[in-house]
Amino acid sequence: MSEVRTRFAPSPTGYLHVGGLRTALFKYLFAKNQQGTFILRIDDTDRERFVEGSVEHIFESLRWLGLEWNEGPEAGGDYGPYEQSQRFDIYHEYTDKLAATHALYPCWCSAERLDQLRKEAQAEKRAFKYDRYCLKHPKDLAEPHVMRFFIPESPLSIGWDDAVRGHVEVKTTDLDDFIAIKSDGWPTYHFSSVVDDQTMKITHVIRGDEWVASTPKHLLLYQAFNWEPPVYAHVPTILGPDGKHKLSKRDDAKSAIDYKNLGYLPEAVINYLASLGFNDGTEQEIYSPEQLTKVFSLERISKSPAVFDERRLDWMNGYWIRQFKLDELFAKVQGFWPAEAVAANDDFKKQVLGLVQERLKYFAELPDLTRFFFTDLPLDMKLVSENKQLKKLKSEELKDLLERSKTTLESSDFSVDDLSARLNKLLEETGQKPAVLFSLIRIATTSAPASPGLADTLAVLGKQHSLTRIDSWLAAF
RNA sequence: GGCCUCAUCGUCUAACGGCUAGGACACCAGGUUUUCAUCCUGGCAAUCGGAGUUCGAUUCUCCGUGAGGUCACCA
Repeated sequence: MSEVRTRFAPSPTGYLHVGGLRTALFKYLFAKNQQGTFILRIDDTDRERFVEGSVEHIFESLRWLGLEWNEGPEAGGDYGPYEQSQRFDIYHEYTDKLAATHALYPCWCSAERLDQLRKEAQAEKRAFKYDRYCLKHPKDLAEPHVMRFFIPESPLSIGWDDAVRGHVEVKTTDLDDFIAIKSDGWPTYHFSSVVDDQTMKITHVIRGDEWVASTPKHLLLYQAFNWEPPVYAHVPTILGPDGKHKLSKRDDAKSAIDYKNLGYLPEAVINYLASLGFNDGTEQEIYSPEQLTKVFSLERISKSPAVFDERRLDWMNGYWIRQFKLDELFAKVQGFWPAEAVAANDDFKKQVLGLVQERLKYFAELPDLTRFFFTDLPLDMKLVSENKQLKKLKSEELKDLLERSKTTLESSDFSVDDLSARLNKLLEETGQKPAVLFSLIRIATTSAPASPGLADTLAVLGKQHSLTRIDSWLAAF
């Protein structure tokens, strides 16, 4: 039996968007499900597109989500180096092998000539295929040249059993003599990934949909080397809100780090990402990362693309937030409190957090939800004049009600029980509906458009703050 | 355009060829002593179209339509 080995091989050309992240997640889940090895490799042969800091960004993203790699940069392993930029000699060893069998041949064609051929192909409404001019007209090897892969006449067609899409087959005559080695001596993706996957003993190549068209080329490469190809699994794309195009920056596709900074939980992000294109056939919606690794299988990845719906992510994140014990949650929200809370002590903040836990979709909402606990908000008469219950009452009536509320509260010890009891009594005495009386007191003590339950809020706010705020409103009427 | 692929509620998805096409998000209504939220109850809402195979098709076949991917010295 051979151990399952999957790899995530991003190129450091920018940030890691959610599509790439989900592909990484699937590779991770599959490896873990099979007690296999999850490998990180950095595909950095394209020096021109290299973006400073993106390697660190990749590390941070994977680690935040808990997708620790067993082999790769900073983790080590027996099949390194794990950066393609460090593997030049390895590629050349294999280039020489293939060149010796004429599976690779040099090509000196200029960009201009190739452009011309492409234009012709387009005009004749067919796919571009290199015409093998240099095969018949070789030049000096000292001249700058690329190495092309010679697509053989046989087999006539080549196919594979894709773990998610089933059997896929294409005619080799539709294939182009692709460039395997660039003129700068570095391999293209097709060549380097095949060599790396083979030498790193990758058993399952799980990757995005955009690679199915080049899989036949990779298969031919394996054949030329006389190597056994891995199992392929092509994962569908994640679409933007329009449901038509790949999720992109324009749809404010966020990176993992963006979600981290907004206060999303890695558990929820993983749960959501996995639900995009995978389910285990049951009606369960919530899965911990551990549960996911138990139930995951490539066969149950869906074939069709999924639209990224942030509202569902928000629901899931809120769900996960509600599952935590207060102390655990408190530790997680460090750094998200409003600026006004700097002086507040932990006990007080914990009480506040307890009141808003079930209202939080992500931690970045914390300041707006809790600011009034830490500072006096400006009086906004609109809160009263636009309240559908209170706007019916005259200013004097409101003032009178608030006076009586103040008197009631002054005699309370401000425990939740005592507050509830006194507030209920006041309801009877005034003959007011809770919708009127409680709204008034709530607005007068918080100056916020929304807040947690009245007695709870008052208890946490404390007697002194509550009463002075009522005084301010009294003066304003 | 060539090649490859895909197609169930607005969205994520379930359904050995066989129940009234199920669940979740969102939305709407009601309930839990105010608001927001949670929670509970109910509601709205889908098999792209056409043939064929079959006693029976969301499921299998073909055609059409729509959509996506790819056709780089980028991955």
